[in-house]
Amino acid sequence: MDRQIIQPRTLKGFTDVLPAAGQYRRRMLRVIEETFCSFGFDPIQTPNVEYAEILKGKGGGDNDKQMFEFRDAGGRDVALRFDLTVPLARFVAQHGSRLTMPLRAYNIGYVFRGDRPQKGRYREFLQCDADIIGETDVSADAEILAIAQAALTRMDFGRFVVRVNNRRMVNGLLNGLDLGDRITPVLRALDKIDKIGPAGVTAELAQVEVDAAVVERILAVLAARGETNEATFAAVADLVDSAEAEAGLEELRTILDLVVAAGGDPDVVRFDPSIVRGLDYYTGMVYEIGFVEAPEVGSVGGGGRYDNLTGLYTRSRFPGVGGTIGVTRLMSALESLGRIRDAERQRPLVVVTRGNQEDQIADARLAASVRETGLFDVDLYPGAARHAAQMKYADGRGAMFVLTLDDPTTVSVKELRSGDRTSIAVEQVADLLPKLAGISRS
RNA sequence: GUGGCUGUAGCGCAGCGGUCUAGCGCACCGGGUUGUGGCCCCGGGGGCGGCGGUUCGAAUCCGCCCAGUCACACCA
Repeated sequence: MDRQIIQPRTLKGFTDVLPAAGQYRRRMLRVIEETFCSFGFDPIQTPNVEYAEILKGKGGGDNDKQMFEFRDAGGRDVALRFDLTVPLARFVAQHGSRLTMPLRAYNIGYVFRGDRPQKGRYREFLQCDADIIGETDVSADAEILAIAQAALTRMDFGRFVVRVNNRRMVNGLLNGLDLGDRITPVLRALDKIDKIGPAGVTAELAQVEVDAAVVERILAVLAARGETNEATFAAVADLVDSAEAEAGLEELRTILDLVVAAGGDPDVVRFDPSIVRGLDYYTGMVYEIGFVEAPEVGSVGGGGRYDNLTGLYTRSRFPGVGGTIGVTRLMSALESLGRIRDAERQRPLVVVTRGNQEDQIADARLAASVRETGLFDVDLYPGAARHAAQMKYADGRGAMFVLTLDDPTTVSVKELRSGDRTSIAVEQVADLLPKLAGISRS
């Protein structure tokens, strides 16, 4: 009788969410959605799977190699989305006439990349995008930064830094340096400054044969990062001489002023000239969110302005700006900080144990009456295990109270932390529990 | 895609050529004790990633495969 056991396992880069972590994820999503809505964004959704040609769009890029692509049963060439921005471009091009412009929409969903997984990197991860489409004015850029900061602050997980730059500034700078087709490797080197240091950047640039004088110039801009945004602006302004770069710098200054006006903290939203970002569709402002306490998991969000993205799908022009918060990344950050231990609940948990099997109806009524307060999560013990086992269960779940009916009209309330126990009439439970818990219904 | 490291119970580990009928902690199951749980006591199930090779003898050495993991490239 040796039954074949199928080994339980998940695909490389795909992962389960256990109950304790699930509570944290729920809190993140709740805060994010509330924040997005409070900025006047509406929820939208696009499918996980699209025609491959939609997602590959411009073709050839690095993204194509990372895409999960296959044929469906009807022989269509399809793929799983690798971000939420490209599908949004398709969405806007397809429904443009029915949308009120400028469109403010947020989209929460899983994206897929056939990357090699490592710390904080998965092949399936949850992103929360917010975008403003149909507006070129930089006040939209500022809204996106403000919304990101607001969401992360409200989550209250620790310190974040939103590092902002402007591609126009960078392009203006590099165009004046006669780099030709070496711009891309130069951008990459720039982006790595914090990881490999100035010497590392110099070494990389030497590999693509950039003049020493030019390297020095680039490093000077990077080194210009000051203690305050003003200091950074002043330092970069001294080094920049092209009209485009100056315009980009001015634009960025306006954006950051607006963010501060909207309640943003200039110590959190920082001008950082090393931020360039890899995705090639960005045309203006770009930013990246770092979680200060867990830098090793990488950035927990990012975004920027993309003014040409819908051009692939329509002749109408829909400039856009948007960004994402990476929930999966945040989860690994909390995990690596050892913060995800017991399920942290929004509301205290109450376990109603099954006192005696004859009274299941009374147990159910009791549970319902406590749920109605809206102040507790109530777990009615299913089944009729030994009472000791039920207590152990309640303890393991981190319950605050255990309720056990002594008889149909009397219930004993036990506070697990202190061990105190009292017997009261069932009608009084809904009033007593909030008092014991120190919470009020308001 | 490139490179390093690792694969022993559900999880975390010890064992590194014979003393291993492979052990420890946690978890799980049964029971005892107990103030309706946390502690303690007794008992129980379950494992050397796979295939070859070296050897009198392999969890232990070698090779290949598979898997995991970390780093790079890129990125949330």
